[in-house]
Amino acid sequence: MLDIKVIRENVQWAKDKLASRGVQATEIDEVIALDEQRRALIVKTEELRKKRNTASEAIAIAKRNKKDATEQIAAMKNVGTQIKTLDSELATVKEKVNYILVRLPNFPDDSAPVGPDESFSREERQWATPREFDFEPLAHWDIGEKLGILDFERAAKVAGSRFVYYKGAGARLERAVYNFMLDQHAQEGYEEMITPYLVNNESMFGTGQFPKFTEDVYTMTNEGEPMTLIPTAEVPLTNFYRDEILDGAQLPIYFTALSPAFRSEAGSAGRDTRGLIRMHQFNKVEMVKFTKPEESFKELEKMTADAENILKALKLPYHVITLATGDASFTSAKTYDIEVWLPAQNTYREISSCSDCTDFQARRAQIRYRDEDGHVNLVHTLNGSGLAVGRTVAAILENYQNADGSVTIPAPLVPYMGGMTKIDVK
RNA sequence: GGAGAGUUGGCAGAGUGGCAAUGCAACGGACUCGAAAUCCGUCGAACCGGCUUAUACCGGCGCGCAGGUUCAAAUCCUGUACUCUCCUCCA
Repeated sequence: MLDIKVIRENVQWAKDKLASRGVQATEIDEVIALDEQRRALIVKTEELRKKRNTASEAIAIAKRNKKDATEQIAAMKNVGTQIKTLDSELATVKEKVNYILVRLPNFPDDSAPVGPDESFSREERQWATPREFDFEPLAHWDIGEKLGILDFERAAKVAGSRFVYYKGAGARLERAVYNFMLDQHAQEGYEEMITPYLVNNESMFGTGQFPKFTEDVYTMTNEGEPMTLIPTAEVPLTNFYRDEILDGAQLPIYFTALSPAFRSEAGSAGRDTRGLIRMHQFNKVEMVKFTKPEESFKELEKMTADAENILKALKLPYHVITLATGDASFTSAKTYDIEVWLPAQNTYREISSCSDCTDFQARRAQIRYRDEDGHVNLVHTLNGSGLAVGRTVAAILENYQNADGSVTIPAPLVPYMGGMTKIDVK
């Protein structure tokens, strides 16, 4: 959520910033007009409340002195109702302000390329050259099925499309990959967490998925209480400190967690229908940081590097791009996407997305810290995948495939595979 | 699932309708070479608004949350969340 004061005091700036994210200027005018109404009503009610407080005190004194206060009480009789009327008006206006405010995206950072879609994104760097194959590389779903380690058909029978069974060495590989990632991040100072996989609406609001993106997730009911299957561990990790004031000396705080991520993929029918790329349920190792405002962009660079280190260790070619203003997520001020090379698709595909959400989520979730002077400020929150596990497995299968159909296990994963160096055709 | 108790400041803790006690901690000062102890003083988070160069000043709000009753609610009424104890069940 944006700070209405910032919008109010920098109207044109706010309009320009948000225009690059597809927000109409009229929406800003509207929210400012409503905010003015809101403040005018606050002044009115507060004047009445002050009047009531003064009168109440006089009545209390009169009663204490056993004097008659009937007249004063009668005089105050309708003040209470006036306050109530104004209060309900105020509540309505507040709701209107909020309706717009909670649906406005974060201000993009100046360093993000301006543009409406991914064609405006900027490549920052490339790492490693894609391998030259002396045979036609197979897609990971074909490799997985030939090796008997991925079963999409039975998953479709049991659950539906966009689900998968990992079998045998495949399941072991998935587990090896996320254990390796968690161990790496633990060494980089992230505290490992296991989180709830179902969260309440307040949490979904706190990280910015709700109220705008309800159709992207699976929601169910527990005794009438709506619960959502997490679309990313960012939700439970960031909401960990919701409604809390942290000690500034503890910052920055780093968390990491493996979790399944559940996504309805509404509107993506026909895209990536095969393989592990786009699933309703997939594992992801997530990184989340809470930082002081002045440190968040520096921490974004570090977090992106932490994600890149996994790919470097696994020797998977990738490049890093900065998303264009119109392409970045709702909550993000700046996002780096890391895309891994998939030989069979002959292209880079997203495997991580690292975002600095500045104070946008912190304001929604009310996550603050007390600095050395005792002042309370909003923290900055960051999140990034480190990495999407299923897509990493897909990248390993494709980049490490051999002419005989086998797949070599990347060296750092061998200990996690119980010494296995290769997955052979059975 | 059943029964009971609780939720007030950074912490402890009083308060059954009329300005939210008190203690500890914290902060400022005195004493001291310095510190501790002692003494004096300040301090009710966070939030919102007004006036602002301002973190100054003024006001509102504020006793888990949301409603209600009342001239007036921490206090009375209704609903609700969470925590704890006991019983029951359970991986």
